[in-house]
Amino acid sequence: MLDNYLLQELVTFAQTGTLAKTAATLNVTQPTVTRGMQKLETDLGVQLFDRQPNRIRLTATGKLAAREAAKLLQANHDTAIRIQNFDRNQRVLKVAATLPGPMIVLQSLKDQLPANLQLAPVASLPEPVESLRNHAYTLVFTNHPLTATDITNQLIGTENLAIHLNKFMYQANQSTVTFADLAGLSFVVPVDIGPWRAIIQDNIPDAKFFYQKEREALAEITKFSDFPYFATNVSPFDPTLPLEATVNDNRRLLPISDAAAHMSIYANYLTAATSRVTPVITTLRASWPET
Amino acid sequence: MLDNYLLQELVTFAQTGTLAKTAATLNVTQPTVTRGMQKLETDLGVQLFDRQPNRIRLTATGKLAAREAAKLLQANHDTAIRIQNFDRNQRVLKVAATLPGPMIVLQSLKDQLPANLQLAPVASLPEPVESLRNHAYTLVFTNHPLTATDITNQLIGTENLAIHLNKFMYQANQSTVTFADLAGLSFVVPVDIGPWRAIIQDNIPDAKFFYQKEREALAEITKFSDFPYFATNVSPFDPTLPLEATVNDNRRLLPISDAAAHMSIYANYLTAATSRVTPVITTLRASWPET
DNA sequence: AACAATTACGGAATCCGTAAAAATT
DNA sequence: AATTTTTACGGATTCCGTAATTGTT
Repeated sequence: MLDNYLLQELVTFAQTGTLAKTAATLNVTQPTVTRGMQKLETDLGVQLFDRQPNRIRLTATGKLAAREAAKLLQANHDTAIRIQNFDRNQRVLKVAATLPGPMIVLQSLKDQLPANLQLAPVASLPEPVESLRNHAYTLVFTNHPLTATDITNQLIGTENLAIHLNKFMYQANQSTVTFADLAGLSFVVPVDIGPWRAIIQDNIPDAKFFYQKEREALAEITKFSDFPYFATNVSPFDPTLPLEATVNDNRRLLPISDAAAHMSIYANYLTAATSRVTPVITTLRASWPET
Repeated sequence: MLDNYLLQELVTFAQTGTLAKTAATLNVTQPTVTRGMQKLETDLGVQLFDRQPNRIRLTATGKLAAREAAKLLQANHDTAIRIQNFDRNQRVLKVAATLPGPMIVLQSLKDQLPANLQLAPVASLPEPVESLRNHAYTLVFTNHPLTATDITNQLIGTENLAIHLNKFMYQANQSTVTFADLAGLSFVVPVDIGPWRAIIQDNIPDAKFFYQKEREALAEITKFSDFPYFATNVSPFDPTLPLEATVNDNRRLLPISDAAAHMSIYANYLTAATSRVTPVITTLRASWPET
């Protein structure tokens, strides 16, 4: 077995180039590193270094060993994190999504859901499959089902894009609009909207988008300007109110009719976690606003 | 970092179920295992065991941890082997194949090839891609190119199947035969012929095959019987002799005309090893018998 | 002279085995 | 009574740091 602390020294040596710098980086003394690399060579039964009185370099085998060692250390670290995540998720059920819609609905249903539910604040999850396998999250919502043999998907419902337009704009004079109708306009948009970002950028010709990180600042901007802004059937969402009640300014809310403005929302989870996520999915589907 | 010897104890415990058997399996004493598992728990900051005075069991987290630990240990071991293989293959160039043909040709060219060349005796290599990545072999011959981004393929030539038939059989009365002509016959065949085995089994109707492990015993059987037996343009192969010179019995050698009786032979190697394998491939192609 | 690697020696930390205790089947 | 786990204590191994040596730039 290759000891981890020796692998760590080898990886650091490959980065720094000298035993002295390796020792300084790892907060040990040079003799420790000298002995360590000698031991690693005897453990492997392989020459990892070309030695000259004042210089030491990796052989071809040594360079390979350093790359492989880095992988092993990474795997070891990832495993520790994975075990700790799994243990935590035995007690709390962490939920994330690649787009904000499902999280907003869940937030509004908080009191109907298990108390150990934890909603991730981030909307755009970079590696949804890995975050399930690492047990970083137990339940992940996406707009496309995650395809893997160890993952189960369930369709939750659809999210439909709409636009708040100043009621005196000529485009507002209809019951629905298309992306083409919005050509050339400028919009204020939250940054973390996941795949919606690409959709509006790719489908609205010659548009300008002002991305705003703070949701409150965005509300301010829309309140004191005439910029159009987007909404969906779930955002903002309060199941006790009709959708129009959220329109409190001099804008009209118009659904967007293009096919690209409608998204299917899927729940994804490790098949092994089925029994734990089912109640959450059931209540979410029961309250999903199909408008 | 998770120490390997603790992971080993955890894996063994998951297999044996008690600390006592774990200790016996690993040739240590029980207190060692007790302390080890306690240390692993504190290192991870996670409860791996449910403890009762006389019984100790894995928690759900513990079971996961044991599975993950087994993977880490396997990866560690594989890495050590890989490094040792790489180091060895800096000096010798090991060659293997999934079928015997190319190895036979290489054997006959031995004196024209680098002295550090080592030919594997086995004809059917179970995991050719992995054996390249593990540096178990530097050069692998197959009848289909191995497709991977880190692997390069080169077409060497074709291997064509033929059959030695008793000259008084009615099928021998033609210049070539088809698989259908051989229907119902019985054949003596070496066991390690790789993909040829499936080809003759799938293409010759109602045939019987007697598989023989020892090549010498097979030669004896064919010598003192009238069983038909297979050959190819490379097997047996001596570049200084015409193919007919190998026919020393009362049989005729007939090529098989079916498309399935012709195989393309490919050389596969890690792209990083190109310069090392090129001379071997060059000489092999130069002497490949295109009959 | 300064730097890099190695060796020698003593101390510190860790790990292990023996012995004993506690509790269950 | 036999097993299993845990704790306590002492020994042994391993690992590390300081100091000194060698050789190069």
